[in-house]
Amino acid sequence: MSDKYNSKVIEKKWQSYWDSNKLFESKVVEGKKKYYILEMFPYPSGKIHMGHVRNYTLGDVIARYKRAQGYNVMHPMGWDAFGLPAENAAIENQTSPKTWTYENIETMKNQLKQMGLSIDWSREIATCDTLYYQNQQKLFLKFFRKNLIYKKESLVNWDPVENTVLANEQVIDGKGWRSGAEVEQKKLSQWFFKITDYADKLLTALDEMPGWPEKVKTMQKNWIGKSYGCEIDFEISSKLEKFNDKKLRIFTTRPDTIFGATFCALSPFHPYVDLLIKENETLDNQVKHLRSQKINEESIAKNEKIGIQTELFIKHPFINNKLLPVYIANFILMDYGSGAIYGCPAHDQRDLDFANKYKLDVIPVINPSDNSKFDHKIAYTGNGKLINSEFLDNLSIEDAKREIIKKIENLKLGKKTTNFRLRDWGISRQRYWGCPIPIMYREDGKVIEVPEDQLPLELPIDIDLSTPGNPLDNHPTWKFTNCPETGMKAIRETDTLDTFVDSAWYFLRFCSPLETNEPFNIGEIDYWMPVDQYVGGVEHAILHLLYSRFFTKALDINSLDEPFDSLFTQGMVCHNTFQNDSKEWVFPSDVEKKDSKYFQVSTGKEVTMGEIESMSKSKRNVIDPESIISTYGADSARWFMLSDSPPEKDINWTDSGINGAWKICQKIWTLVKNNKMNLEQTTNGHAVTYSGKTLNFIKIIHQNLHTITQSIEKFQMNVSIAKVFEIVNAISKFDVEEEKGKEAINEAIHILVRVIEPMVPHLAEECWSLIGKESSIMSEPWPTANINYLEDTEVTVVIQINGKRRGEVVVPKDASESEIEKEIQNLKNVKDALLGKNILKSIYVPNKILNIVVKT
RNA sequence: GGCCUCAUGGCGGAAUUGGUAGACGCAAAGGACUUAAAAUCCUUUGGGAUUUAUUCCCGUCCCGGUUCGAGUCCGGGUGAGGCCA
Repeated sequence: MSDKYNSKVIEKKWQSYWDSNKLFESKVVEGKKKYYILEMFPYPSGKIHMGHVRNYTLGDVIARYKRAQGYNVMHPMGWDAFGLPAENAAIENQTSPKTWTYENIETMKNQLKQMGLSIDWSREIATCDTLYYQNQQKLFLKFFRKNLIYKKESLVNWDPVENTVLANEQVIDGKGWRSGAEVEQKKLSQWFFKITDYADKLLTALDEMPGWPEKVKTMQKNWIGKSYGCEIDFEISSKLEKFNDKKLRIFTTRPDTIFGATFCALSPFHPYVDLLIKENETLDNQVKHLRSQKINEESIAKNEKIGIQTELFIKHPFINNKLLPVYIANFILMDYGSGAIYGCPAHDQRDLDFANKYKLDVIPVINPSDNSKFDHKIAYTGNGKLINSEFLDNLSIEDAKREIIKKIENLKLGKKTTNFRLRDWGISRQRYWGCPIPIMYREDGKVIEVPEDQLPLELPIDIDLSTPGNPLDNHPTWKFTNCPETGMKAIRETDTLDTFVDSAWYFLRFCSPLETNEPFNIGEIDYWMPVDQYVGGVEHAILHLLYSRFFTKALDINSLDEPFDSLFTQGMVCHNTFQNDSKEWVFPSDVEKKDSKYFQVSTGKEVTMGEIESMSKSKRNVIDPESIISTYGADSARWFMLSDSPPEKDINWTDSGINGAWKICQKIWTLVKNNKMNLEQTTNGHAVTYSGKTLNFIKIIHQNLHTITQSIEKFQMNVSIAKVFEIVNAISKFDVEEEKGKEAINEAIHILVRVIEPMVPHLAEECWSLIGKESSIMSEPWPTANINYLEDTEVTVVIQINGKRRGEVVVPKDASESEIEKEIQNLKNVKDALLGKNILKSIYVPNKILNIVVKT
């Protein structure tokens, strides 16, 4: 036997052992408690990156740990395989999206296998598998029949040069990423999921999800954005005849400030704006400018507020003859409320900025509780009493809201409403590489479902990706079909589904991945769902998780309400970015540092170091884990990923320290090997009573075992690793002086090898067989720390004087205060500090601290 | 701009949730072994003072507060990061 641990040979050996014995395959076992551990499945981009290594190592630690705890563990893996990058890669590499995707899956699967992950590959799915999207089409029809899907006009990013719709990430500084053309907002008829029907359910359920991080729940709550307010229909006053019999509906969450209203603002996309343009052509250009601006909340908050005054005025409902001017303004969202607001500048910063710019009146209607003066620069949004508001005067904000809404409802001017920020989920994508939508448009204008027995509606293979536009629409024959009932001509829907649809139910499919007749087998779902632990990047905190929750609720599967019982969001793996002078991104592996400057190795030219950002293929700041795994082995890579940083935190990648991971693997292996003699001579597992140094030693082992278990439960793998180090250090320092020392070291080594298995499984298996075990270490249950060793019979009590540490005493556990006080007599420091002082009182926390409060 | 999170040695980070701050690792320095190097092992490592000790002072971004006691709780600030279809 060689005297060095050969990771290459050993890792291969155990991987094939696990494979051939099918140790990770999972089946329903009635009566056995199940554990469904899932990590977010990857997009098959080509190779795995460090983010994957981190994500899947974390999940694997949990999977292996739970197996050791006796759970029936399901740990599946699949591929989020549809999406735009495949189309771009296909054009670049003269291949098809399908070929490119499946080749990538093959490569990445091999890489994941090399990591020694305990994945049940018999459940593998790819969302681009025909069987998968066939079932997704069935789900689409199911939702369609439940009236959860509808079509409406909606804005898209339109590239006028490429004649194509762009995804948000393809719009860079308002220009098309490939063409560089100014992107336009174009209206297109598109499919939507009615997720807003579930807004309230999605919101309230969050309060009963203790396994989710507060951070994510807050993000989802804000995203759904429930608010109470009031809709008010204002009468319009205008010279324009068109508007004579029209009213303007506005939405406000602050109806209490209605007496402070001094103007009204419409979204540039409000239907009245189109009417106004017809009356006044010069408005057209001005509005176009407003419409071309980004309309997300961030830019609305930051952009300069711009308004165009119209010929409209609205009548204030409670002040006779008061008219408010109506503006078209760039800070009003059409999707929120009614697309129109009234502005109360005194109590809304945005409105105040606007009013100051256009010299509009500012009327304070809330008197601040601290009576501070209003300075016309900062809007007052705090609490206070109503002023300048006639019948609302002297009421609190809450009372005023209630009062005014009552009044508005009585006068039939409007009503109290609940409003959500959440919008319906647009699922149409004008792309090829996605799930085809099983809908056709008959020549008489009717919208027809593709009958279930005609599914799958497959993607054509012979497509032309190089022509601009939607490839399915461009295809010579694919879209032409006939209505299955009438035989009338029909045209297929050529949009495909958003890939978020694919990932909104894959966790259900994993329960019965081979089911051919239906999307999932209810019996299997009853057993496996919900997912007990979901692990993934925090970047999916909102969309993916919300969509998955929506699907689970909308599918009405027995008692299943929420898909993910516990959620853990791991931090991102970041790295510096490098750019050469032609602004091209350079791989860090191609960069070397000389005299605090950076140079590209392949060209010798200087490069500039940019921001530290999350590793992404587009910025090339990726580190390929392959070289680390081939140099140091999967176990070292796994150990290194887990050590040092808490998993929820972002890390800035550096490989200094990977050597340390390699060293500890070597050390553990050597330790086990050198102790073989001791191990063979012991009784192995029989209860032994320890004393003296041996007892202290075994206590350290059990105390660390206890912490290791606890910190795995809390996802603090970095702490578990630190405690493994302490066990290793304790074992290597321990001198076997007496016969029972051998027993103790035997016990310690058994514990050590068992607890490292979730982190470094190959090494653990190898050590396990090294100490003479015949079967896999995975059949060995997780060790429990012996309570007798966790509690010390003697404790150190710290003595403080006025809160400052002045000494410590070692006393029997649970010693009384008077016993401690006796001990103090031997402490010179404490006695000196007490000399000539009056003891006012003392606080004694048993087994921890005695604080004596004194006065001179 | 709104919402959220975070801030501890040269570095990554611990701290039983209000009770000995700096566990464990990395890096660095010194030493042992070696012809030498690698590997391995041992020692030191928050800052400062001194009488070198069971010593003292300072120290968890800054200012203030609560408490016998604050890295931990509260108020205000500064800085960094995340999210905004």
